[in-house]
Amino acid sequence: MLSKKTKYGLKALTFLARQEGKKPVQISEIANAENISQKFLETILLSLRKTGFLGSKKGKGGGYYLIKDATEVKMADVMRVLEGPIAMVPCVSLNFYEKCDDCPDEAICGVHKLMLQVRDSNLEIYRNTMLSDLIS
Amino acid sequence: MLSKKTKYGLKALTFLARQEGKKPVQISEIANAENISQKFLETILLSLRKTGFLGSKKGKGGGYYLIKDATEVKMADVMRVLEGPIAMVPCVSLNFYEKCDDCPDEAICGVHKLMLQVRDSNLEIYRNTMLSDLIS
DNA sequence: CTATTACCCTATCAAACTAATAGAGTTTTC
DNA sequence: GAAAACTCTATTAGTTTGATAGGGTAATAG
Repeated sequence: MLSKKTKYGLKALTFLARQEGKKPVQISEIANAENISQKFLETILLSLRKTGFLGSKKGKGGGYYLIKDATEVKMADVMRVLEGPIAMVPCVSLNFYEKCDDCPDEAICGVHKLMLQVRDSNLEIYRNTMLSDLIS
Repeated sequence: MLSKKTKYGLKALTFLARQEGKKPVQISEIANAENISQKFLETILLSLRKTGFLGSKKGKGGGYYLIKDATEVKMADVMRVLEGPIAMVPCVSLNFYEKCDDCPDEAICGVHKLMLQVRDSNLEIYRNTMLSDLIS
């Protein structure tokens, strides 16, 4: 299940990607437009800023804006920040690999085998989809 | 993240699929072999029996066994029982569709667009992978 | 320069879910 | 008829999620 955090984060990013210029957009404007709790959105945008996707400007006329062009924002990177590892199981994760403590041999494990396929296909989607692809 | 329930359920199914005949296997044997809490496994096997994947035999020499041949057990069906909907978001679910209460128009929603792709590719995997494919 | 705007941070909290455990009950077979 | 093994209900600790509250800090316009 996709977390609300990820859902809201993606919605905010697409909202910003749809903006004309690079003018900062206020949190409240995004929250209203996308029906998101403003306070919750704050923490999400903050994490997107800290991870280099967004910039922010304080004071009157401030807000958040995309740092890179939407065509250069890979969904794989966004998903890792918002949702965490793309793999459904740590033993098939590229960036967060961890051995299962119960499983004696990954080569034999059926779960491993299946989840490896799932990871590969999802990764391909997330790597080939840019933020710009999400706006109609 | 894959739940332990699903993980254990898949492991139990592959364990049963590896058996020679159709002889019932005791819960305790599966639990020991796969390092699973026996009581927890009980509830999982029970749900797999109720959904038609497993049969059980009581009394001495009893246990669980696969009802169908492993080549006929589609992972899509197994996953739906163990993990729930395959879609990461209800608005792209085939069997559990639900409209997002916040989203005014799915055709415009970027999340919808992305998750549709993910669902399609995952569904293809789960539909084309049989239980027999998971045993090496 | 100062008031306003808007970001930034910490803490808290209820609800839901997960994983595991306990214990008793029931059916079947030898 | 007793043992073996499945079946069921209830409980619980722990974690995560989503949301809220409230104040603090920085920057900008006028």
